[in-house]
Amino acid sequence: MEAFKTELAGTPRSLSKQARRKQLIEATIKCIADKGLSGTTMADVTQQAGLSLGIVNLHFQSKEKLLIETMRYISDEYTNGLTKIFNDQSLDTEQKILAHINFDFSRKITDRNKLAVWFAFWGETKSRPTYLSICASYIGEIAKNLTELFALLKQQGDYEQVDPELVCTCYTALCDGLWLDLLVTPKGLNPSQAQDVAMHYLATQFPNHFKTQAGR
Amino acid sequence: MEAFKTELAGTPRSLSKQARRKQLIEATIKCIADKGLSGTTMADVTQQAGLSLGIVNLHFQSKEKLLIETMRYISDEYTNGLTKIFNDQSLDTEQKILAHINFDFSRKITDRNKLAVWFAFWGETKSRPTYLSICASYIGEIAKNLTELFALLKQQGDYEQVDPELVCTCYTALCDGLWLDLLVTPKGLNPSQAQDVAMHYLATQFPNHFKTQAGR
DNA sequence: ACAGAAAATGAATGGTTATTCATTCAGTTG
DNA sequence: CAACTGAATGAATAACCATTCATTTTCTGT
Repeated sequence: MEAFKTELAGTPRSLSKQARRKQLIEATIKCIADKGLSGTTMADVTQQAGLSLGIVNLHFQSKEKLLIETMRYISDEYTNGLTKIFNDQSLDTEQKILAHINFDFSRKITDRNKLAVWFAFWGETKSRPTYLSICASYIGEIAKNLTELFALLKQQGDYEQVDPELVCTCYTALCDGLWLDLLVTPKGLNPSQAQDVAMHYLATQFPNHFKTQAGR
Repeated sequence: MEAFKTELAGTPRSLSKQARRKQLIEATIKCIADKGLSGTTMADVTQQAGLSLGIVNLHFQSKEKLLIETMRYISDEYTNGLTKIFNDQSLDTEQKILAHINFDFSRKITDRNKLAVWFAFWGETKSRPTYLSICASYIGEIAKNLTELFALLKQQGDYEQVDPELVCTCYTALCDGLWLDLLVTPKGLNPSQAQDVAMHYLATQFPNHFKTQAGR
């Protein structure tokens, strides 16, 4: 930590400030998962972080802003991961789709604490324009990239009947629905099985590229 | 209303009481959609219903119980509709599946106010065992029925390669994910298009029974 | 029409929680 | 080391909100 300071010109303590914000956001995620969005208080968050009560307003001005930053943190983590995949020159079309499905059902992303946060915010989307606009900003971008990948695979694989846009909508909705399964029925599917289900759908569209897992 | 009273033995005002409870629950749905679960207060609900502040505690004892009854109301409406379809002797297997998909994307069910409530509660599932148990009670039952329908269609249609359980999981997750789409990106899909997407998946599994809509 | 019962009201209460800010603490600089 | 700067603390404050209950209104049976 000390070592980095000199690397940042001008703002000597800015890194530490970022780290503190991250610490508070991660405490917020834990609290939302444990107590729900409506049950999460400033006292809960600061206690979870092992810090004092006033610290949130010092770093985020208000609870509302902390929550917005928490949602942004989660959706940034997700979109940054996907962007890296979409832009990776070393991967071909098929590999990118495989990387997507691996990422979507990876431990880091399907952590139930984070899933709880996703759904908590989605549930409030209709009443909070700010949440909605955060969603809107990533949804369109991801859909564009996925649709393009499916269109490329259609060409390469000679899949006449495939409608890339439809497949993107269906696949995306399926992945979201599987996330819900992981959150609500943890005793049911595990992430790896959920991934198999998503793969099963891809196999229906691109049978020469993807195969349904034999063992289920 | 008056006419029904004599039909109910013993409890002269029970119908009126039921009606008031329903009125309050529907006001709660509107409030959750408008202000979010965390932003909904007793004052909001009673004002929305056009009644006085104390009325909720008179009929539901507490806010917590009102919320639980609201979730039960929504999930009962859903499961009762599906049960009627599953038990309808006049429908064959294919017709039951068609009836399911029609119901799942009907106006009554995809009302954005109600979708907002579904997701609001799902988002709190991890922290509230009561919500989770309400979910668990309907999820298993529906899955059982759907899986059976898919198994029947597999037999009847000679679909060797179909795994009914897998198809049920996939189809259910897809429908949930499409609901999310309808809630979060209302400018994107409309319910009828969402239904077409779900139908597209069924067509991949049972091509002799279901066809993807030509027009998209 | 009247008495009694049930339903509804909303001002008052008490508990909870976000926010403030005077004070303390830790790190940096000359 | 002393003066300075900004981060952190947490007691105090103020706003909010669920719940209570004495009172009023509405309905029912006679």
